[in-house]
Amino acid sequence: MRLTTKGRYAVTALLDLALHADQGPVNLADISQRQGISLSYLEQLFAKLRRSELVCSIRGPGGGYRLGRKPQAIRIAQIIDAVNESVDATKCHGKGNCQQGETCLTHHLWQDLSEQIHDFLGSISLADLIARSEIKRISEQQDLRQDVLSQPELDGARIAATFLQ
Amino acid sequence: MRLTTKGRYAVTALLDLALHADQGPVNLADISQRQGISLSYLEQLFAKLRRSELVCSIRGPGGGYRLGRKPQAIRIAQIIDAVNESVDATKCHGKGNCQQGETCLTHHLWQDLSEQIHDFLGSISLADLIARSEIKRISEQQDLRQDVLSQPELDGARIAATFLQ
DNA sequence: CTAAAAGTTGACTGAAACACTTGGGTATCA
DNA sequence: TGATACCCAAGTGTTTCAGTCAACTTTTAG
Repeated sequence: MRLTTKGRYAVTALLDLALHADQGPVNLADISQRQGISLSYLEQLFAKLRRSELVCSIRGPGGGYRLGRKPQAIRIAQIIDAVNESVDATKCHGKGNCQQGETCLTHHLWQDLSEQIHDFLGSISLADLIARSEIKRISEQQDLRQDVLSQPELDGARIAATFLQ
Repeated sequence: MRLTTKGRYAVTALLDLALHADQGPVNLADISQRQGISLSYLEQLFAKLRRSELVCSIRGPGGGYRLGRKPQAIRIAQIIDAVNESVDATKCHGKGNCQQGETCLTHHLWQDLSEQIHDFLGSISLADLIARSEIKRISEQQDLRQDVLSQPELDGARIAATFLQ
């Protein structure tokens, strides 16, 4: 079992998507900026999320991604599964042939642990996260920060354009 | 967070040690054979377990390892900690500075998950595992298998000795 | 006293995964 | 038609895992 930046990024990105769903399709560049995740890496993750039908894509200008289902129907466990981060803690993927075809001494322990984690992450939906007050607060701050940061960039572009004329 | 063969091996080896504690110090060669774990790798793991005082060592012939404390006092979480497999699921190790000094969107989620896992593994002791009927059964089978396997090896050694005379 | 059994330590290695980057596409809309 | 977005494949540096190899030291049995 492993739970690394990969799975965390996927959940964070989908949560960002869900939080900005009211403004039409959300593009990856915005998510990248708000959440501090590499754009190209996001593209790879969203390819997997799309294959699992957790998101759908709209191409062209003004395009982006939309949630594939209602936030209540997207469980954290599904997101992590989608990017190939297994929540399984056993060596044998639950088959019980861990030690040369036999069940290893600690098989049942890891099986119980896997079940524990899966139940926990399976019990939480994107909608649950959106409803949390800390998450609302953090998201609002991120939006403010993004507005501030995008301002100088526009200025910089204008200055550059003036310069090049 | 990651939970791989490393942590599983450590728990399996300590459980094997606990199950054979009545026969005096247990040497790594036996554990290696019974549990199918590379001897040299076990040595590395036990160096860490010794540093965490989960085991103590007896050197010289007839030596081996003994549990550092009572089986009831050794929690699975401690074993996994000892071999440097963190049970922490957050990026920031619980500090909340995941995103450029700010708390990331999903920090609280991972913190809750970490707590969940830690509570689970911290609630189980080696003594609890020993008491499980499946584990008793598997261990007895492993002992039988070891006796059978060690027989031909002795024969082989005798044949070789005869040959070399 | 010495040989062998056992633990101790450190360096090294191949393979895999992670977290990207680069560089090209292609669909869509203004 | 060109800008905007998604789409895709290949490559890269780093880290960790899982394990090997080799050279120790300590201790006990004989």
